[in-house]
Amino acid sequence: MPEVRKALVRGFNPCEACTVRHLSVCDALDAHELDRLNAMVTQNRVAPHQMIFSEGDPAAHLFNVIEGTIKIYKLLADGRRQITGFLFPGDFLGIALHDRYTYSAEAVNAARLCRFPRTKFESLLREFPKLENRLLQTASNELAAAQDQMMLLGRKSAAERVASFLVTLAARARQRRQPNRLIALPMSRADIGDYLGLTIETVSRTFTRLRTSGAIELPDSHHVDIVDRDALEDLAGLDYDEPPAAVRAL
Amino acid sequence: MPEVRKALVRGFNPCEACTVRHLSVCDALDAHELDRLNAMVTQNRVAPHQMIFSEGDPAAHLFNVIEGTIKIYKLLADGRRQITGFLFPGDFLGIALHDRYTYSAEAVNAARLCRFPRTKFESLLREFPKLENRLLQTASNELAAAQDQMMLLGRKSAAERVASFLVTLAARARQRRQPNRLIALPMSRADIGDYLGLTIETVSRTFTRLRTSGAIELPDSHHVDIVDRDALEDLAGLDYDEPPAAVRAL
DNA sequence: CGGGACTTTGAGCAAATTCAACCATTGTGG
DNA sequence: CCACAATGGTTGAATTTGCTCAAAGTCCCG
Repeated sequence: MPEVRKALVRGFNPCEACTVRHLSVCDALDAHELDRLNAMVTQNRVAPHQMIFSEGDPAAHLFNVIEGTIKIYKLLADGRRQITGFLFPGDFLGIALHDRYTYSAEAVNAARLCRFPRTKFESLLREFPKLENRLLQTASNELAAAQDQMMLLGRKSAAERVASFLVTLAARARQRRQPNRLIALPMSRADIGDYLGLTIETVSRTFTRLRTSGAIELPDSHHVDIVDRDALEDLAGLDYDEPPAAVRAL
Repeated sequence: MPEVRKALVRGFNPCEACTVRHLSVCDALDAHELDRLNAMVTQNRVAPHQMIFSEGDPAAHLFNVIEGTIKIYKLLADGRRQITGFLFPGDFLGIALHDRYTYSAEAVNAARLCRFPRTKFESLLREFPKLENRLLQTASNELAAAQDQMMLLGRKSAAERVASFLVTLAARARQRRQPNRLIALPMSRADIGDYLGLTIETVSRTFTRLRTSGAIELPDSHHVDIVDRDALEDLAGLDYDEPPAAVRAL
């Protein structure tokens, strides 16, 4: 039983060497607790466009993104699609603790994932309240992000949506101490459209308009250079809660 | 110290008599644990349109809805509003565990709330993992609902949005074993519009069209009689995950 | 170098919004 | 108790934003 040995013999724990642990829920655990997590994890490589799971599948596993980009989405019967989120390294996939997945997950580009059996992970949650607390924290953040996205989808114009998208990606990059002027867009225009509630064509036109206005450069279709961050943030329609700089309306 | 006495002398606990406990997070606690909760709660009445808290306020309290309807929403600088949810008896308000509220909460009609100081509640969470687990469960459900709403806002037509709204309200009523044909709409057309990402006028026109088509009756502007539930559910654009009856496309 | 997928651009169209007027209900003060 | 103002809701006409349909351009990979 190699799994048992892994749990007993300390010092052989890939989780400890994990490059994105500081970004992930695993960070809530100490070295010994990580052993327990490590005993149930399998690493997983997925190719671009490969499905990770589909809406309606039995929710057998939870995941942590190690590398690459994942999209999660829901479909209507006639094929209309809403992407509800993009996941990046460190992000947790499958918080929804239901018996079946309520959305589909697919790799945008080549990605690596840690995979946890759901039942085992849930028993670990019961055992380590600080892990559960961390997960609640994560869920709480996602809920706030979901509300921002509802505002975007329900009330913002196409230009505001695209600007918000870019500003959010840039903020995420900054958070990870990555360059935040030249932003990578691993996803297609169709993906961006389905995330922002727009068509491919409108996304494309809006990018062009932002370029023409001087707010961004488009070195190629999968990179955006944010030339004028202030202009972009203005356009993004500052939410009441996060005033970007000094100014705050009202 | 009456608070201490309340915690020690059993039998004087309003939480135990709470009529909506079975619907709320409090249900995770047993009688003795309820005493602890009861020691930190204050009941609260709010008048129609009264603010409970505003986006950006220090998040001093968490709430449980006992009676009435609450709306939570976000604003843009120019006044555009997105209502991200309506809360009914038993619903928990303030899951977002941040230092400041990231949205505003306002009473739709006369309502009663239980109010918990946030820091005390959080220490109770640490003490009672099953309460924390229940909260995680709740957050998980809200996340799933938020994703449904993103689909609605990003990809559904006006008719589909209104139909979805009514179907969801009816499902909620059924869940609470209330009549699910005659649905009460305590909120205004403006509220419905800001929830569905539509204007007042479009909401009104869509109601009229649904009435003309025979799917609903409108005894008055705050009640909907669901005459043809199947038609409404068809229109709602069945999500992939919850097939309403037998049929499931593809 | 060629083919397919993705992206951009253009023209016309449709759904929902905006602007405006009217109607209904309610509550208030004369 | 009634008149009337105020609020909220409905309906209509014109406008606008983003969508659909169509075609051309670009990039990547074999």
